[in-house]
Amino acid sequence: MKARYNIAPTQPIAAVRANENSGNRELAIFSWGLVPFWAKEPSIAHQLLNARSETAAVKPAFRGPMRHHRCLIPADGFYEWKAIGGQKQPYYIRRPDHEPFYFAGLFDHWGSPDGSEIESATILTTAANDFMTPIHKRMPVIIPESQYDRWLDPKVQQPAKLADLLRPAPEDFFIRKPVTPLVNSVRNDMPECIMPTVEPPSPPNQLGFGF
DNA sequence: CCAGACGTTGTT
DNA sequence: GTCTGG
DNA sequence: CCAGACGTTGTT
DNA sequence: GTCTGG
Repeated sequence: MKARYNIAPTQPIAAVRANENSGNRELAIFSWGLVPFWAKEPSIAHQLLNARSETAAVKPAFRGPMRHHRCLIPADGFYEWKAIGGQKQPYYIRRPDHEPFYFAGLFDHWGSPDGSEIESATILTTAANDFMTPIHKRMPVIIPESQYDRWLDPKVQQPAKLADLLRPAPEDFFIRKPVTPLVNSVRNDMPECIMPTVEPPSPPNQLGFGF
């Protein structure tokens, strides 16, 4: 299996879920961007790349999956773009020790009238912690190892029993590195995408030009 | 009742 | 500006 | 998320 | 399928 450096929405992602019969953990491949079972068109996936953890339990697209279709999506890093003026600077965010971690995810199963099927997933987000705030106002929810079982447990269905997991990661969980804008194009899926570049200049802090 | 949406991020 | 595709 | 398209008629 | 808006 080839390593990926730039996974785009609608592309395949690996995940762990509880088998619906045995309850045992199993590997699944989902396309990124949720296609709810009731969707008329799979193109809705583009609007459902992320789910706000604060409201997922009551949103039509996420309510069912939040109760019955939770998963863990492994990664060893992700990108966020920092807006600097009109520009966007991409950052690669990973653990200091390069170890992988798991996003909190939701999945669903969609069947079209013509018989084709899509298994898809979305990533829950929460407020940025102090570490992430300079880059972005939101961040993905990370599930710690001690909580994998609870997050995947199909018997746990009440939102209140999961709310304590939907928190920003600890401040020292991640480090970040500015990276090349190569990552801006989904055509560029290569190791260079995660190679650190020089820190970009700080945005000007002088105000009052009166535009 | 039926029709239409069902979402997030970021920017102004 | 907004939508679609990857 | 960003990049790239954004359209029709007619022909293969 | 379920909720919201009219």
